[in-house]
Amino acid sequence: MLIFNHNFIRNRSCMGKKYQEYKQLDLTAINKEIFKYWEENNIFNQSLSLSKGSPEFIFYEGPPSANGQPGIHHVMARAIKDIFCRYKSMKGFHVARKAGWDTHGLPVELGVEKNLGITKEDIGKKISVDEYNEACKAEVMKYKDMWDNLTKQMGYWVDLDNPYITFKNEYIETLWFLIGELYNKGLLYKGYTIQPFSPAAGTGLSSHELNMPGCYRDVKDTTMVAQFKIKNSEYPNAYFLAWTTTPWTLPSNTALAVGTNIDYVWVNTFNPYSAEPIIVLLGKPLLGSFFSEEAKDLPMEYASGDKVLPYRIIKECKGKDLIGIEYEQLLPWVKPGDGAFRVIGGDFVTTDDGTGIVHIAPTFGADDDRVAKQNGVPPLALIDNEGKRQPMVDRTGKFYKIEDLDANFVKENLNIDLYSLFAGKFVKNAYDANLTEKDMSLDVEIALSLKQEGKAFKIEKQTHNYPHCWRTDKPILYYPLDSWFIRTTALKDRLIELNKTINWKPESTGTGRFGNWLENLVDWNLSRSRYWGTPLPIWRTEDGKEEICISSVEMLRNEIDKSVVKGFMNENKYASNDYNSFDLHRPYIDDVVLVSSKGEKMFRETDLIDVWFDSGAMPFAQVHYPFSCTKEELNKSFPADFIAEGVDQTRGWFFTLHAIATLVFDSVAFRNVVSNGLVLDKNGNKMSKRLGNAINPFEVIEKYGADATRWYMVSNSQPWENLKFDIDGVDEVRRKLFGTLYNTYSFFALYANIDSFAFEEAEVPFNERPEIDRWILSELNSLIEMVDASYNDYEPTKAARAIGNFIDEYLSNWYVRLCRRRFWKGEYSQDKISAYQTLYTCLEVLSQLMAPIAPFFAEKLFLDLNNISNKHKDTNNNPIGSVHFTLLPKANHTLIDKDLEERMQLAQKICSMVLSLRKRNNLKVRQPLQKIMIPASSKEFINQVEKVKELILSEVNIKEIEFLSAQNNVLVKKAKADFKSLGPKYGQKMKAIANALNSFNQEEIALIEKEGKISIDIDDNKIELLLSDVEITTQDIPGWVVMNEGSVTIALDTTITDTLRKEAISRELVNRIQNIRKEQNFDVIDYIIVEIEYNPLLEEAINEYYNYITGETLTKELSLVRKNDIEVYIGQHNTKPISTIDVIEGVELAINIRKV
RNA sequence: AGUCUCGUAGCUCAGUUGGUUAGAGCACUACACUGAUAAUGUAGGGGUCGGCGGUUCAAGUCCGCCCGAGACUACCA
Repeated sequence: MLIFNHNFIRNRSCMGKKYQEYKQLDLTAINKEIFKYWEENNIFNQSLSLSKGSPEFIFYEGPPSANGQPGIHHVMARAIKDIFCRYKSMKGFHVARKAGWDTHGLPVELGVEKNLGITKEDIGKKISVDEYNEACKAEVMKYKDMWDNLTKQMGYWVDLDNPYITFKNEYIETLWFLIGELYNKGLLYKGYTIQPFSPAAGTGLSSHELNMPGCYRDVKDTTMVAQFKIKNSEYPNAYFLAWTTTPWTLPSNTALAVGTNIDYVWVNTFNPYSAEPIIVLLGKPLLGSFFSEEAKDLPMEYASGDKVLPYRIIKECKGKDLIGIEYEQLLPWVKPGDGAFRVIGGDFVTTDDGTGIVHIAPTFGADDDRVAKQNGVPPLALIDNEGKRQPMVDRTGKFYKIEDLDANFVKENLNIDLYSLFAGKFVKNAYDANLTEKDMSLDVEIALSLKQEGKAFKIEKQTHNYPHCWRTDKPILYYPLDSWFIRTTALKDRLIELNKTINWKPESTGTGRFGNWLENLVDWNLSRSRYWGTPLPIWRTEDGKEEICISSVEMLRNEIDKSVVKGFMNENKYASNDYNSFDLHRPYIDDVVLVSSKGEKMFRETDLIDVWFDSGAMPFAQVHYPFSCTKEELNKSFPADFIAEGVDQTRGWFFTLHAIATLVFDSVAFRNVVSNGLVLDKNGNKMSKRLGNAINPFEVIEKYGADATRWYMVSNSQPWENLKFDIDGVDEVRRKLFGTLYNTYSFFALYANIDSFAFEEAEVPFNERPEIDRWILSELNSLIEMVDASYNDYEPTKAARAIGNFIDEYLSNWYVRLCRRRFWKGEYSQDKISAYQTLYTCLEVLSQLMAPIAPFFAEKLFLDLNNISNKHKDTNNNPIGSVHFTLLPKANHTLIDKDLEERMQLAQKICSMVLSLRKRNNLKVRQPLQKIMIPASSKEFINQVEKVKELILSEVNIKEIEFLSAQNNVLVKKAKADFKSLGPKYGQKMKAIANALNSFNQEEIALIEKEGKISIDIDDNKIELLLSDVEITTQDIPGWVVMNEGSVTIALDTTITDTLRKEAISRELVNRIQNIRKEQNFDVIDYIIVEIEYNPLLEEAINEYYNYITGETLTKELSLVRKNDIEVYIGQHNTKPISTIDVIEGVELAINIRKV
């Protein structure tokens, strides 16, 4: 019996540390282990201190509000931020990352009110403002711990220990400084805007409050079409028709708006109520809503009460022809001043409903106000007895009483006879405690009054959608309210100019959404009538003639001192330098009364500042500029290199950052910005608690780990596109990406430990490494280049996909698959070392490339490798503590060989085609075959294939490749037009040429191949085609099994000779023995003894391939015996052999395998 | 209503300056492979590229209109 001596166990002396091996992949466990490691070793802080002194990469954290729970979309947003900060850190930058909390604003107030069971009215009554504010401070940090947990668990590195907090006095002081700067530049002013206002609640409402569910309701109101008499018309009795759903605004009308491109008609007809003959003007498309078609031919006779209104169109014109025409005031109660009562153009005018002519009351409509201001039309204003300009309706929702108005104004501008009939009446019955919905409304009264005068063309009840106050359930009014504005429009051009220097991802957000927003910029309304926020630091005398803008605590202190001296205040509560000793919030700040230069009292304007100003000011306020930080110091953290936030922040944080930086510092606030999209559920619906489709981020991270979650989010779609979050996708990432990489590492660790490979040997020179090593290293370096460029371009999705593709397609399914034997066969030779080094390098580089996206797994992989090899050392020569301390490897261009990459792709393609042919012809890969033939169109092609020939042959178990020259006349070829080269040349004749080429016979193809050109007839024209205009492919090789793919054709020799058959049997045998080894849980290095039941065919195979079989299976003794003997053996020993195998078709043979 | 984004296989997504068999993964079915094995390969089915019109020799790709989803802004007389 032959004893095969196998040299598997190496006697290498270095049996030191081992690469860690794992039973299975557990991402959550890795997550937790690395998290603990980071915490215990202060890895984040270390990474910051290690990079100290390096160039700064400036990042701003957009502050979240911790009064709501974090959702899965926050994981998305924070992953984006983290990825680029980690990346830049690995590019050698120092990346400070200060967390922040947005603490002011309405949601906080609402949360507090809900918790305490109070409403705004109760503030100052049931609860002191003081207590209320304390409750706000607590409320706003309600979920801070949860946020901190999520931040840490998902691996977002940000300094949570020293966050900026917007309610701190220092923070507010910087805001005051900025407001002061704006004030001094003349960019702050007081004006009014039309805002939703609830007379019942006596307060303005935000659009947020208006969008709360149930606020918009269908209500039935009296609507009317009023007639506005045209002045100086060629027709005596001509009127504009304008529709309104709020007749109570008609006394405040000061203009009519038309659409410049809308067609209008002048119509001869009658007033339906008075039967007076009139001419009316309205939009042509709306003619049908007032007149029936047949009425245009009826005699021009009409009596009040008749059903059909006869009419004649007398002329048509465009809206722009009407602009400037004056009309008589409809209800001449109040004189508005010059410029009123004429037609203006309005871009919002439609012909969807109404008359195509819009009644404009600038005091009660936002559009109205805007268009009136643009056209110099005055609003209809009253002067109250305090001398202030007011709309006709007071804050309780009623027309002003005459006694509440300025006496002079009444005398000069008010028609007392007309107005007194309506003075003091509420514009909606809901506001008047004495009225019900059944009572006649003011709308009806006005409509009837106009009807009497013959100025109503149509009065009817109509149902329409109208907003209601969510607190009182009563209708809201649009109402002019005092506001402070920042004159952003003054620097509009500069804002646009600076925006062009910002790199937006995606670009369209910057040019489109944000760019358009800037083009249509309006002044920034800063005022909010609330309690919990940054107070507006402006004090005014009661007459508004003197004012002061406080821009620092010190300035406040000094002004209070003056006031104390004057006796307006008893003490200075802001006297101390200790910022913890006072509070700049309401109500304390409201107690401050200052003294004007003329010695009068000045009171604070009660408004708060828009919370967006808080967050937009964070570049300055987070460093308490200029009080704790000089301009030079500020410049180290301003402007930001990078910010990222949801696309919904375009007009929020992105704008306010940009606006404040531009207005105050004439600078951008950020150079690069990624605006990420929404996270939707897997069906594309918005996630909400209400729908119950919200995904709990903690559960996802607990189950799949942060890495898989992050990787899924980043690789699935571009950050700025909406993500349809499907939990199965996370699992797929776990299996496909991390599972594959884990397998690859496990494979490496298994054999590296056996061989004690610790990367101690010098690197095998690149040109001494085999083709396959040079190939994967070439691909690896291409990958480095690609990934680096993608990260640098803020394209994390491209980076993630490229890495994933490399791991799966190149490393696992080609490199490792083809190289397996090199790791477990043979001596510890240069080839083997080369294999180890190559695979090690791939794994290590991958850990670095993926570190920004999958920080935990990458850390684990890196440490597992580096702790053995110590390739990356710290200053004490110990293994470096983290992959996040390393610099991203640079692509080595000398290692990139595009020819090599190309021919390996060719090899993969050929293998895939051969396997496909085998499959189709039912030929197992274990059955060796003699030959494949490949038609070769060029020398280059042959050269390329020759270099990867061995790989192909062993992979598909074939003995040889034969190239067929193009001239070979066995080949059946096919010609096809090259559209790209022929198209531009022949244009319209393309189709005919393509058809002609398709029907080329073998002779014609041979001719063009030989001559390099051919003439054909197309539509009686001779056309000369060049070989380069034609694609020629091999279609068939008669007598062979053939496959085509693109330009490559493969033919397979399917003959199975006796020798091939025997070899197949030996391979089958090896396969069975290996399976049994595994089933019996033998170690990979155990030697065995094999006994198999005798069979003549098997004997032949074994005789011929004895060395091969025993070598592959670590068999010391292989013998064929009588079946009996095996059974006898089994009886004697208590081992558990596998009883039968079927290496030859239809024959089952007994077998016994045991360890030596 | 305006601005912007998106619409490609059952699902998630690629698709170069327009160039002729529209790709990949998942899922499904069948078969294979098995010292990486809860992995992998091969094959198959599955597409009016949202719709209509236009430009062009040629459109998933460019233009216009429409439909659908979403975001933001504004809000309708």
